[in-house]
Amino acid sequence: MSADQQGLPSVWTRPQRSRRDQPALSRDQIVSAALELLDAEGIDALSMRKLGTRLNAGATSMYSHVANKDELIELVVDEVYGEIDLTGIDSSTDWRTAVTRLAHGLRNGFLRHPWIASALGQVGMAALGPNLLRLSEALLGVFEEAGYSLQAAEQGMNTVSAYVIGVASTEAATLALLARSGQSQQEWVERFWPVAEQAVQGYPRLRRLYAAQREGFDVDSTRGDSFDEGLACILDGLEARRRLGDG
Amino acid sequence: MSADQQGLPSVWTRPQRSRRDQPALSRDQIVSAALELLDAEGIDALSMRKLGTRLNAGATSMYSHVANKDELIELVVDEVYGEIDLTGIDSSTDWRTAVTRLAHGLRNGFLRHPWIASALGQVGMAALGPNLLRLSEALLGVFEEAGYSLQAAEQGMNTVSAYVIGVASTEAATLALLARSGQSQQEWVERFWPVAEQAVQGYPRLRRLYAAQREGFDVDSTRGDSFDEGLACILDGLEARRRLGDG
DNA sequence: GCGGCGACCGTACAGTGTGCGGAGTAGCGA
DNA sequence: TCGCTACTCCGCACACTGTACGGTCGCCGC
Repeated sequence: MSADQQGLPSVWTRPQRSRRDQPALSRDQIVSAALELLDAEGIDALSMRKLGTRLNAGATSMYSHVANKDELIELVVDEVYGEIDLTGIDSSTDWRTAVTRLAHGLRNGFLRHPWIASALGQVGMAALGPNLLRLSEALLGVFEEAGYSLQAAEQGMNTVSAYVIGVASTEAATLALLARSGQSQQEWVERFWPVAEQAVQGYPRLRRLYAAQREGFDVDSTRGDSFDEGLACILDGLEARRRLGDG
Repeated sequence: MSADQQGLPSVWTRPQRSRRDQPALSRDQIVSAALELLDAEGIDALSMRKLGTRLNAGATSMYSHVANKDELIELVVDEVYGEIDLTGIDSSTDWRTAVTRLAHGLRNGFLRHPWIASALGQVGMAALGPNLLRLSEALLGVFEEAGYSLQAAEQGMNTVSAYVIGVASTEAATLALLARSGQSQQEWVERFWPVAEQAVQGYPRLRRLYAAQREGFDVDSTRGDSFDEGLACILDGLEARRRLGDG
């Protein structure tokens, strides 16, 4: 008596479908599926099992294409750097507008993918992803063509990118927190503000600051202005230094 | 026949020790134990169970003092902010040296506790910890007493802290990566550099940069100089803006 | 044809955060 | 002095994690 007559899976009843009727897994597919999952549900929801089912694959099937979960995250982070538009950044554009445009690109990338704030800490900036390299090269180029020495260009790049990463990862972390809480921005602000006002008692300057911010309340625009203001301030400092180097 | 005669735990054989022979758990104890654990073994090693055993407590005993693991991390992060020395920051000190000193304090705190790079993303800056508030108030104060308006002071605080957080969390992430790998800094550099050199082919400016850095190699001092240079650049920009506001 | 290689997957293991209910104790009002 | 309540602490359980391991199977070079 054969096994399939007992309803058990056997060589005969088994589907026998080829490995080829599903398109084979590829690194790019894995990375972009992970990116979708991260955007949709945040970093806590990224598990190898969930990623597997999303790809019609087993839980451990990704490990032939990717060494670790950490390595996967590195790849996805670099993918975000890859989204930044570098076209139209050449020697004809004024260096300040070029740097500003790159800075905005980086910041917008972070805001589009707020989970990146959590990912950055796990990965380190030492990741030599091709897209990050491309971005660095472009930024260096902008400074050099504006007349900065290579060392000064590096200094400028480091300063600007540190600033942008500081601002953007902070904003992204807040955004991610908000998304995790499941509340709308409106609800969150309404719940957050009284707490903040309470906490700020006993710190006179912070209290004045909060009081001043209650009126004249336009989150997005003022945030953007503040970012540009800080960036402009850095660029001013850099420009003064270049003139110093020239003289 | 009673249970203890069968070797089972019972009322009679049970140790019966009072809850008081171990000093009771407290929030501060938990936080400082977590800090020790994080410093010793990094963020991946921080689990509630390990923390419990370190405190001679059960796995879930901390939950009466702390809501979440996330909340615990918020508390520990604020503890790090609390380590920053604010003494000697008053109206008599020049604002630039005051800001610089605070910036160094923050950066050193991050470098002392490299796991913080991972923790920051999970927490968001919206954490209204008392120590962060104290630090913000102090920084605001420095700017205000230097003659900045409240809005300008906020702008200055945001710009400087974004820069410092960007630099320091990047450095800290690298440090944490290094610690996790278990290698010495020397080993790591030796293993990392050829890879970087390889990766940098095809990016002429980056290649020149790496070539230039191979000679004149003094990691710590140049890093510190670069940090101060960027900071000074920001302060220059801010100062120019203040003059503008005055005129 | 066939041997090896590499992609894919099922299973398993050690570990995670934390909800729940029970136990024991301190403090407090009567 | 006696309850009663509130609170701290803990053992257990549950769902879920990353990933090591070994097996199976299609494909490619010999």
